[in-house]
Amino acid sequence: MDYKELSELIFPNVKDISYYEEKYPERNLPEGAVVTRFAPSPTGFVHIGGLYQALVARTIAQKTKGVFFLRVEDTDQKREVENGVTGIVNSLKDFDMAPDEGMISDTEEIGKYGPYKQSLRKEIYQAYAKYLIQQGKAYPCFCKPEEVEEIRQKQENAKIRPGYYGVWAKCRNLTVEEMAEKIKQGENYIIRFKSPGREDRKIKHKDIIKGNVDFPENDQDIVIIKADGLPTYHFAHAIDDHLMRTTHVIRSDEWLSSVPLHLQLFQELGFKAPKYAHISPIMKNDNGGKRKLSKRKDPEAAVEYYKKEGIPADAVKEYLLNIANSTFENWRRANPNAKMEEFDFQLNKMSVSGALFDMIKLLDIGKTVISKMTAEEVYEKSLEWAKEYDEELTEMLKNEEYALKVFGIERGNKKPRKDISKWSDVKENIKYMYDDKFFGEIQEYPYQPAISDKESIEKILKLYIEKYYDENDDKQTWFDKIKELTTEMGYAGEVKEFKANPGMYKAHVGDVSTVLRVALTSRTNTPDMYEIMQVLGKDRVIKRLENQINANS
RNA sequence: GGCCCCGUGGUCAAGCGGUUAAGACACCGCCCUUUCACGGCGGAGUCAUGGGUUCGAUUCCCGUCGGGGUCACCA
Repeated sequence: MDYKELSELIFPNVKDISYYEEKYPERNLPEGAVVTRFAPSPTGFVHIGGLYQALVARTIAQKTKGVFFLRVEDTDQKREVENGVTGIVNSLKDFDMAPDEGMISDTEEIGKYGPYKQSLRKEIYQAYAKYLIQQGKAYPCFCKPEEVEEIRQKQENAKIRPGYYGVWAKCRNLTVEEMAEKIKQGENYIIRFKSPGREDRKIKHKDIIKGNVDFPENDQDIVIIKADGLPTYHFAHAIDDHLMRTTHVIRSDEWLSSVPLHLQLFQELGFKAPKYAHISPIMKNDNGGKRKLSKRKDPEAAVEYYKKEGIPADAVKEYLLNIANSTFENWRRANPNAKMEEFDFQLNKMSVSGALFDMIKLLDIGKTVISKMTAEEVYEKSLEWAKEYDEELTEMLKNEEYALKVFGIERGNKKPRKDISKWSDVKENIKYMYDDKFFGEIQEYPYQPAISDKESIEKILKLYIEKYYDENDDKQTWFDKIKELTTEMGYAGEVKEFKANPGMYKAHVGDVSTVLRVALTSRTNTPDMYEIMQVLGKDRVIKRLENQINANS
């Protein structure tokens, strides 16, 4: 009995690895092209950190004319969630980040390097496990979980490094005959990697993001094939990223400490190792401490959240890109209208430590992104959002022609308004432009300062209707008339005059405008009032002003 | 606990031996504006700490402290 026969005994029906090596050849890509992947496990929803990784991976692949693919890591059946793959695929689509290759639905995929779902690659992993066994680089381990636990307990009590290694690796030194015998007896086993490493030796690793990192070599005989015949993450990673010809593994930095193992696996398998870029996680401030954004505690950890809130996908991406390369915002200021794909993204400029998630900044980016849109785009996107999340808003937007007018207020000029940061803001933002909402709301006079007595307010409104308002006035005339009204009331026609002569005037033109604005919109903060009045039209303007007069008396 | 990584204003961060230590968000003030917003101008605020090395350390070395990661038949 030798290793070869042992390998036959364990995996009698798998192909030779040469088959796979030929089936998945080196990719024919331009010089410098980078192949990256997003490799989540379908355990529910996509985490914002996952989206971040995917964005980075996709951006760098795109920049180098390489390939970005989606691989599903579903080797843990216990954690699997129904529709997990669909959720991932859809989330990427929501952010306009569909992969070049890989899974495109729960069951379909595109690309020649598949299957892209690990559970479908069982035979491939086994072929390579067999290959290792043949060379004596892997072996069956018959230890029961309780035994392994017992070993760990002993090690812990003796305060020595825990794990399955060296003298503690009981099965590593079984003879081939003993192994074969146990298998024939029907004993359960798993396959372990026979690590050639020594803990007292160091290996050097140069990570694209983290830089030079030294580790002790790996000496753990880790499990590569589990009892269910599926591989562990580490083994699958080595096989898949080799066979899929990944050049750059971009993943969360929780994997950094596994690098010695991974490098060793690539080495023993005879593969060329990929380059690694370990990304720092996005953190959250938690009572003074930092912690990773948690799916359980933080709603904003799930990418679904952004969709529900109506934060534009581009805003999320720009924010993330900004965390990735802080030079992004300088670039953005210099190129306000360029596509973000044109930004010269640098993997090695990424921060080494984890950034705290800043919702305020994200929303600020949202404002800017939306402010650059045309009325048509704003209409289209908010309607799309409303259809899914807000029935009332959908109803409001039914009249497209009117909605476009409303969204067109102070938009499309050089200094557009920035008062919508997310689609869920839209309703509050335009509500008062709809009569049923406007008159339906409880009208409270929210403005308390200079002009607050009912008589003055009533006088202003009446005068305005009777003497000054003309819907055909151009903006300058319109405003001049408000100034005239102000003067007639005995207030300061110019704000400067008001400020220059403290105590001389009770109010100024701004205060009068505010009275009109409140009557017209029931709020003190609105876009340009002239434009609002144009959109409202004469009848509705007068009706609203009269309504205020009546409410007053 | 072992191993590994990190520590510049409230937050994200440029910087990599000599800088008035960029910029963005947030904050404050002023200007512009009919108000708010936008925009413009200005302001406050930072190199965790103690030792070295050096003519000179935010930058280099060591310790301390603080934060994070990892030590599964989970990924």
